[in-house]
Amino acid sequence: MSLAKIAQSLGLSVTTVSRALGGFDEVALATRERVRAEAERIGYRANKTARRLQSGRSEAIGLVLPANPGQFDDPFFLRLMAGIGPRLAEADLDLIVMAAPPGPEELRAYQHLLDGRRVDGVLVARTRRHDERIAFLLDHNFPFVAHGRTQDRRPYAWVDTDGAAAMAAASERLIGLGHRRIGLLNALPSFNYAHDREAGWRRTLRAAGLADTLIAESAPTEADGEQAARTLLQRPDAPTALLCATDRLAAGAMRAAIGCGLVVGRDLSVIGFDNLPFATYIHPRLTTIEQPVEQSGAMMADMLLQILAGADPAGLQAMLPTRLIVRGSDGPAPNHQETTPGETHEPPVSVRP
Amino acid sequence: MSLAKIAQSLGLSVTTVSRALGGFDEVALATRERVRAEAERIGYRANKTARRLQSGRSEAIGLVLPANPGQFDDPFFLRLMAGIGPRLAEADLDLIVMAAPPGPEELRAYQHLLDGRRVDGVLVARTRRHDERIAFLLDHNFPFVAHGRTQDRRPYAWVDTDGAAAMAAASERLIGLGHRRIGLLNALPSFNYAHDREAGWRRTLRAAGLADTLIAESAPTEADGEQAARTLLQRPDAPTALLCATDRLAAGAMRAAIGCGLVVGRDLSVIGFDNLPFATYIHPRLTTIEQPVEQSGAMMADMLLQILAGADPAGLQAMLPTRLIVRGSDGPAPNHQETTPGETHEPPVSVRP
DNA sequence: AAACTCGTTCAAAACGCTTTGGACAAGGGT
DNA sequence: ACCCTTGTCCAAAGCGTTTTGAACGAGTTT
Repeated sequence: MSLAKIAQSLGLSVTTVSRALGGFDEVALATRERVRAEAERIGYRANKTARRLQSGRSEAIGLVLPANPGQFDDPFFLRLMAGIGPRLAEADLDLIVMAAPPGPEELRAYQHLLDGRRVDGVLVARTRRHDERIAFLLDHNFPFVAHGRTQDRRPYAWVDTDGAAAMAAASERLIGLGHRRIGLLNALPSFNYAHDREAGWRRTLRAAGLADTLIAESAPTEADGEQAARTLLQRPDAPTALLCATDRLAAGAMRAAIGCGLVVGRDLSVIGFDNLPFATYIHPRLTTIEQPVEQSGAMMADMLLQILAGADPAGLQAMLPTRLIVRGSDGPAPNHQETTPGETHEPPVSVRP
Repeated sequence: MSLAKIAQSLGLSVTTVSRALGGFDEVALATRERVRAEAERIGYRANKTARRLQSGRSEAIGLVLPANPGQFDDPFFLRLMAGIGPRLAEADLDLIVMAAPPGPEELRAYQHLLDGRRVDGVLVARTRRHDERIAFLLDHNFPFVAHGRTQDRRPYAWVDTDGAAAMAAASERLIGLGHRRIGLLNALPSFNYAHDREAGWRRTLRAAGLADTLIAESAPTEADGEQAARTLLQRPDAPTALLCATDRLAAGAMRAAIGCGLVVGRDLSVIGFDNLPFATYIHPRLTTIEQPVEQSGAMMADMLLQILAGADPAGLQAMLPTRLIVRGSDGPAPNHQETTPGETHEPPVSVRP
C-alpha cells in the first residue's frame, strides 16, 4: 500500500522511493529529500512483514521463560528482559517471549521458535549442567547466547556471573569473622549456578584447611530450604555460618535458625545470593551477593547481535563480577573474641530496636 | 522454498499443496493424504512471515513492561505472562514484549508496535486513572485488552480484580476483630488499583460509622511505605490496624511498627495485598489478599482473541474475585475482650517461638 | 562522429504464501 | 445429443518490500 503510494503521488517508481528512503546516494539528493518529505507527510512506516519476507530474516529473537507454576516470584527474568529490551529495540529487533515449564514442553517451545523461522536467534537463561536446550541449539547450528555455562564441550556464546568467586569472597569474609564451621545450603546441583557456587565455597574452605562437608541441597524455595537447613543445624558439628546459594534458601535458613532457637546474625551467620528485594524486608536484613542481571541481559543481546552480524560465538564469553552487600544477617563467630575492625552491623536480632 | 518443493516432488501445483495442507475438501482426499505425508517427510513448516504478509495480519500481540529500574521485583508481570503465553501459543500467536519506563517513552513503545503492523493487538497492564495508553489505543481504534479500568468513558475490554470488594472484606474482618481505628496505607492514587482499593476501605468504614481519615499515600516501595506508615502511627489517633494496598507497603508498615515499639499482630494489625512470595518469609507471616494473576492473563488473552475474531470490546469485561489469606500479622484489637472464635493465629511476634 | 562513462531512474523478479477465477473431464439430467 | 453440475486441479495475481539488471540522456573521451 505504502511505498507504492509515495511513488505514485511523487511520480516516481517504487524502486527509487525504496532506495531513497534507504539513503542510497545512487538517487539524486534532491529526489531523496523530496521522498523523505512526502514519507514524513503521510507518516509512512515500512511494513515490517514485507521486509522480513524479502530479507529472509525474521528480525526477532526469542526467549523462553521457564514458567514453573509457583516459580514466578523470580524477578530474575524480568530484570533480564529489562536489560535485553533496549538493546534489541535499538537494533529494531522484536523480542518474542514464550512460557513453558522445563522439560519436553520447553524443548518444544524452542522447536516452535525455529520452525517457520519465527526468530533469528534465541536467548537461553538459567542453564543446567546438562542442558538439552543448549545441545539442541548447537545441533541445529542456530544462533544463541546463554546466561550461564554448561558441561557441553562445544564452544558457544555465554554471559555468566562469577558465582564461584562470589562464594569464595563470602567464605573468606566468614573465615575472617572467625567462623570455622561454614555450611553451604545449595540449590539442586543440576543447575549450573549451584555447581559453580559450590565450587567457590569448597575451594576456599579447603584452602583454609576447613571441612567442606557441611552441605545440604534442596529446591530453591523457602520451605525446602528451611527443611534442608534444619538437617544441617541439627548435626553435632552444626555450622556457625551458612552460605546460601539463593536468597530464598537464605530465608528458609533464617526460619530454620529461629526454629532451632538461634539468633540470626549472632548465633548463626547467614549470607544469601541474589539480593532480591525482600532481602531488606526481613529482620535482620539479609547480607547477600548481588549480581548484575540487567547488565547480563544487555550483554547477551549485544552478543547475539554480533553473532547475527557474523561473529564467531566461540569468541564470545563474558564473566561478570558480583558484589557482596553486608547487612545484618552475618557477624563474628560465636565465642570469637577478635572481630574484624571497621565492619558495621545491625545489632543482633530478633528483638526490636 | 517450501510449498513449491513439495509441489514439485509430487508433481502438483503450489495451489493444490497449499489447499491440501489447509485441509480444504476441494482437493481429493487421496491427494490430501499424499501431500500431508510428503510434508511430514521433509518436515515442512509454513513460513510464518509469508503467511503474515499475505494475510495482512502479523499474528502477534504486544505487551509493554513498565521497566522502572528498581521496580523489577514485581512478579506481577511474570505471572501475567505465564497466563497469557499458553493461550496465545494455542492460537499460534506470538507474544512480543517490550520494556519501557512509564512516560513518553512508554507511549512511543506502543507507537512502535502499531507502526508497521508489528502486532494485531496489545495487552495493557497496571492501568492508571488517566491512562494515556488507553486513550491512545482507543483513538487509533486498535484492538486491546487492559488489566484494570480507567476513567475513560469509552467502553473497552478489560479484566480487573475486585480490589474494592477485597478491601471491604478485609475491613470487615478487622472491624469484627474489634478494631475501630483502621488506617489505609495506599499506593499513589493515580494508579487505578489504588483508587479502587481505597474505595472499598472507605465504603466499609463509613457503613460501620468509623472514621475514614487515617490514610496515607506513598510510592509502593518498602522505604516509602515505612515513612508514610510512621506518620500514621505517630498521630494521636494512631490506627490499631493498617490495611495496605500492597505487600511491599505492608512490609514498610511492619518495619515502621517495629520502629514505634509496636508488636505486629498484637499492637498493630497489618494486612497486605498481592500475596507476594516474601509474605511468608517475614515474621510474622503476612495476612494478605491474593489475586488471580495468571487467570487474569489467560482471560485477557482470550478476550483479545475474541476481539481479533470480530467481537465487540464493549461487551468484554470481567471482574475477578480475590481471596483473603489469614496468617499472623493481624489479630484482635488491643484491649478488646471478645475475640472472634475459630480463627487461629500465629503467636504475637518479634520474639522467636 | 562514434564510443564510453556517469548519474539517475525504472521495470521486473523475488521472497513464500493464500486466494481468485477459471480449466478440464466425468457423470447426470433433459 | 446437449447443457449443467460436480469434483479436482491449476495459473496467475497479490501482499509490500528489496535487489538485480538495464535504460536513458548528458557529458566526456577517443
